[in-house]
Amino acid sequence: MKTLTTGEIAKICDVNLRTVIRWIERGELKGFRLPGRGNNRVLVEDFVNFLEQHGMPIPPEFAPKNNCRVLVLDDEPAITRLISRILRSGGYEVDVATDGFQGGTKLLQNRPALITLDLSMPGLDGFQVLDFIRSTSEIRNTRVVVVSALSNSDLNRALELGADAVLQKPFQHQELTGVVDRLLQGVAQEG
Amino acid sequence: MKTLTTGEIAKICDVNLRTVIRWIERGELKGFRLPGRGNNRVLVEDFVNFLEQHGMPIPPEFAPKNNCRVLVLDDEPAITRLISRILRSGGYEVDVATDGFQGGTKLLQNRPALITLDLSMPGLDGFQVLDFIRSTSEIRNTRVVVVSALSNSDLNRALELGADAVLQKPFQHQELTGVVDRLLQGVAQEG
DNA sequence: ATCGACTAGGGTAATTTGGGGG
DNA sequence: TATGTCCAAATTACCCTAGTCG
Repeated sequence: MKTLTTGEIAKICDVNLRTVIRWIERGELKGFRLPGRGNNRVLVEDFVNFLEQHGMPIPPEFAPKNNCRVLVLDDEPAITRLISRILRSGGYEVDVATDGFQGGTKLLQNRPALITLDLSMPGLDGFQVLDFIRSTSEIRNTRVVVVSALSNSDLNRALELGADAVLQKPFQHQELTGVVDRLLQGVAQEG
Repeated sequence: MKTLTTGEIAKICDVNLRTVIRWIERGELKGFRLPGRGNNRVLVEDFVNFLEQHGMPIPPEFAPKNNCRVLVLDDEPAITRLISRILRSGGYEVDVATDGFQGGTKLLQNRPALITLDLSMPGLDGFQVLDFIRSTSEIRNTRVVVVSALSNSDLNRALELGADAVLQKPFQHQELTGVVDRLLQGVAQEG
């Protein structure tokens, strides 16, 4: 439960102490107050979310640790085997989920850096999954690669909802590795 | 009657030891003193109340175990509506998941005290869900009520996998409330 | 150009929090 | 390890000025 004081945040962001207090007062930065006169404290996690949401630079000591875990969410074993093999040989740690429940729980528990998402799984709306990822702060930064046989209009809708890349089936091995390498290098550079 | 020392609280809240002692001295945090040097002790319950009253973050290990939240996992809107209505009128806080992804994420994020589980959802094996719940420490104590139209042998298999109760469809309102009331009273006593 | 609304930053007094030595 | 006392540092509320934007 590491916390930051307003003064520490002021130094990190190079702004006045009063400004930090006002961020908290306005609810832009989530914080809480100690008893007594009500000194503000901010959880490191909330502070990092705040920086990310406002596109502010994140000091290295708060940068999220990079990982090379990839979650493959697809109900077809042939596809998951194929994708797993390709990505494993690319040096990634691959986990597989073959239904929505596994997908949801592994996403929250393992926090992969990237997920390959099949849009049309039985009993599951891939667009909703995408929307959930983008609207849930803990996993918002998960890179999403949509892998689907659907039409271009559906793939474009996925992009609008926040997918980082789309791959129409069937795809070449190099297309997959190219996309994933690019997205996870991106994370590393930003981190 | 688990208690905490000032030092433990200081670490949890990420504040100085002296600060905790002052909170107790000022009566903001309820505590009591041991004979001898007069060391302070705080009941976990009082500490959690204190955190709640001041809007301070509560570490998961202190999160109140007792809650009246119920998650309804079923893909048929008619069923979820029916169950929701019955349980809401019974005083429970009801959340609904209509696919496995929602089910998995809401289970981990909201930590309901009880889940009603449909065994046969499209693209989802209810037995696997049950098994996951019982083999995942954070949610192992979630009460599981299987609601299904499957055969008795399947319902028995669910009981073997750790379901707390099964309800064969169609069921009477009283059967549902009776089962849920019984299971959640049990939670309250253990809490 | 002036006004009004808003935001960032500065100064002060009062209080809280943090840290060291017993 | 925790407490009591003392002191320094940090934080807050309040009031203020300056700058920006339409």
